[in-house]
Amino acid sequence: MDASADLPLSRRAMAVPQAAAPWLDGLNPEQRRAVEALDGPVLMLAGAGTGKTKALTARIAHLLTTGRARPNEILAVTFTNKAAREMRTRIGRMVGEAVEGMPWVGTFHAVSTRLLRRHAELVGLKSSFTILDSDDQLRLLRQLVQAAGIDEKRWPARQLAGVIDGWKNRALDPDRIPAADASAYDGKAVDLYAAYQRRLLDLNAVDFGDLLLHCIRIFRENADVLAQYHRWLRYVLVDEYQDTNVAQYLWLRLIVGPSRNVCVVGDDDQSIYGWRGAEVGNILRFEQDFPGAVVVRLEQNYRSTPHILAAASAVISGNKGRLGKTLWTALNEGEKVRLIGHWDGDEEARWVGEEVEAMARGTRGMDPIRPGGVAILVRAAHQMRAFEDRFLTIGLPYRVIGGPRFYERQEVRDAMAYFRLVISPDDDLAFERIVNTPKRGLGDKAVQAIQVCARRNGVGLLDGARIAVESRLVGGRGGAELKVFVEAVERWHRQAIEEPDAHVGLAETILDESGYTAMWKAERSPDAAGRLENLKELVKALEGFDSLQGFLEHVSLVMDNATEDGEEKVTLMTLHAAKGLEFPAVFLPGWEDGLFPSQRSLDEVGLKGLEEERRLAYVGLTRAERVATVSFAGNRRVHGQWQSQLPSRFIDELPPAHVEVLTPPGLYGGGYGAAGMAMSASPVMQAQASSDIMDRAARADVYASPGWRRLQERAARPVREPQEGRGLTIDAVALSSFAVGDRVFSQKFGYGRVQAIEGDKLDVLFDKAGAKKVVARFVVAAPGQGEMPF
DNA sequence: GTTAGCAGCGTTTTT
DNA sequence: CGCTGCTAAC
Repeated sequence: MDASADLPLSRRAMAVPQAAAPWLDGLNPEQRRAVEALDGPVLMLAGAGTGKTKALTARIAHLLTTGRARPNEILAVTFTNKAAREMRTRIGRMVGEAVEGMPWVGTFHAVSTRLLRRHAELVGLKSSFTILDSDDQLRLLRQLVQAAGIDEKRWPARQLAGVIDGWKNRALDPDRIPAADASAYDGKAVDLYAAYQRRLLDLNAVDFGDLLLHCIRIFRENADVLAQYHRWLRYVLVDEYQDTNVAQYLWLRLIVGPSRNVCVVGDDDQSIYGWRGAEVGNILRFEQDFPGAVVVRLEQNYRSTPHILAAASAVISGNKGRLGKTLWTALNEGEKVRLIGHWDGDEEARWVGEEVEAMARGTRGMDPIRPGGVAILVRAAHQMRAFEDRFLTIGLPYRVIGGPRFYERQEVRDAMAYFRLVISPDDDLAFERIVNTPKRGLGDKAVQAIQVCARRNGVGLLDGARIAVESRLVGGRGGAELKVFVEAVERWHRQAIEEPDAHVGLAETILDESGYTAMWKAERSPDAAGRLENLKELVKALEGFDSLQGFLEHVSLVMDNATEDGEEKVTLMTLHAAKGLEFPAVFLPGWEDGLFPSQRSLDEVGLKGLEEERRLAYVGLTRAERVATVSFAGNRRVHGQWQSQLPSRFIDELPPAHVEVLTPPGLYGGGYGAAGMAMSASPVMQAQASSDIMDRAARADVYASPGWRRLQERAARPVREPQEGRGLTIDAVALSSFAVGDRVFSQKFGYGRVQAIEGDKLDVLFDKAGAKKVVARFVVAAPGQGEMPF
């Protein structure tokens, strides 16, 4: 990559339109302050829907247009590709083509990649390093775990991946792991982490976390490099600052130069990524980190009606330790937040489907809302299935955001592995993925032989394979096919070098000659056709790039589906994916304790988890412009088992004055709590009920049942903080003291409650696995909520 | 070495 | 319930 392409060598004037100041039009006084405070640190606390992105982009336009900075002197980082794209588009709208010259607008990871490509050799990498996604990462870790002779059943590699990611989020190198963490993964995590890092270096590869960590190291160890960027990147902006983790924070502290021209934007109430290491503390601490910072609060909400805003504010006020904002709006009253309970998840989906259609017609005196203006926001991805099923049956067009992503599909990843291997023949991970795809008669033994061969000769697997064939270490049918494969890859590789422009044709050749397309054609499973479609689409996507290499680079970071069509579709996505978006109508299904707030979150991080869940509720509600509809079901199928559900405690936090209960009033009286209570019933009753209406006798049964009493107790119990450790790691301290009734977690059986104690053995009733006797040291205290009812 | 059939498992959220 | 990973037979 050529430095002169995007960094200034001389200070010539930039071609930026010199209009009066249209980018300042329509800003309110606070926004304007945030835009015009150009020098020194700025903290923009922007509540939901207060025009944060508008202010941020206006600020960039202001910097450019006043000549304070040129396009390539502004560093603007976001978290998601979506946000980065959005920012680019909006800057483009204000300053036109100048946005093309802004290389430093992107996600933390994308910007880091750019930096790292340039200075790779400073951390022992080649600038052509590959970026592993979580899938690759897991495969690699699995190999290491196996090599270490660890029983993967008891210690899943996935867990190790989680531990390592956690450390990377906190910017901890293998030699810096605090003693308290040393017991993780049976005490072997630290060594495996070190081994993993060595292996990555060998492979000339990095994972997502490394992108940041390597940059941090480069900055720390190379003052000259850092100084250079301080000179170049004159203004720094960070979006969604409340989501930064420790590594990102350090990265930022380093890259912001002595001029301290840094503007961070965020909302502590929308911090929903604690589980992946985000530290709300970063935003709470900003004024201490950058003394003298200008603090701007954006509190006027332009998005939602007063009822929606009031409901959201009431819910979020249950959290402690907020910076505190008072959102207000000049909009007219509008609809109250609507609340409805359903018998089960299927009925909830059915009702939502009908409601979407009704809204399109214009129901209850409301102006019509087209399906394209409707979003269904769920807590967990698996909730989406019920809606998809329903929408398919009634023929309601929908789209899923953040579902299984295009570039994560097996066939696409396989094809990509072929391309990777052709471009970089020493990409061992790619080689391993596809040597035997399609089947070439090469099993574990053959692959092992190749590996031995490669290691002995100090070469990559592809070369190792050639040697193995020549020396007949791999013979028979597999050997013959391997020979063909190796020769083909080498041929394609030459072709890629000789005719770099013919990359689209080459891609087709690779997929055809390797037999990969044929493999799917021969398969007659229902989704084979779709996979072939995807392959075609992949090849088509290639046309947008001028080389295979460029394409691979793009794909490794931008892993989302950008296919947008103009059709009117209902949007289905998780609450996490919805942050930053807005819709005229929003449905919030599944507000049931255990699902939302998620039981796991409560078990693992206690009150902190509950507060994060509450912020999620706040994010959900504040996505709505005109109508927000909260719903819950009394019964839900979890792992194929029917479970009774208690309405979410967040429902009780909705202020009655701003809520309209839609459930037929004959069903129950009183507040929402009662609403949900009547809906919660045993699976037996579920079979009895033929309609929405339950008779009194049935309800009496519900209230009398032991399950119901347990539910009430559970709801009444306060959330406790988890004890030692994070509840997931086996922690010596937590071993000793169990009491009957304690909530515990076991690697093997999940969560449960202690029934009896005999010496070092516990009788535990597990939520899912049932009653088991377990040795105390295999179990760890996991205080939190009670068991599932009934 | 491959494939089919079975058991057991697990589901939060993502760059 | 749907998936993955393992085992037993081809």
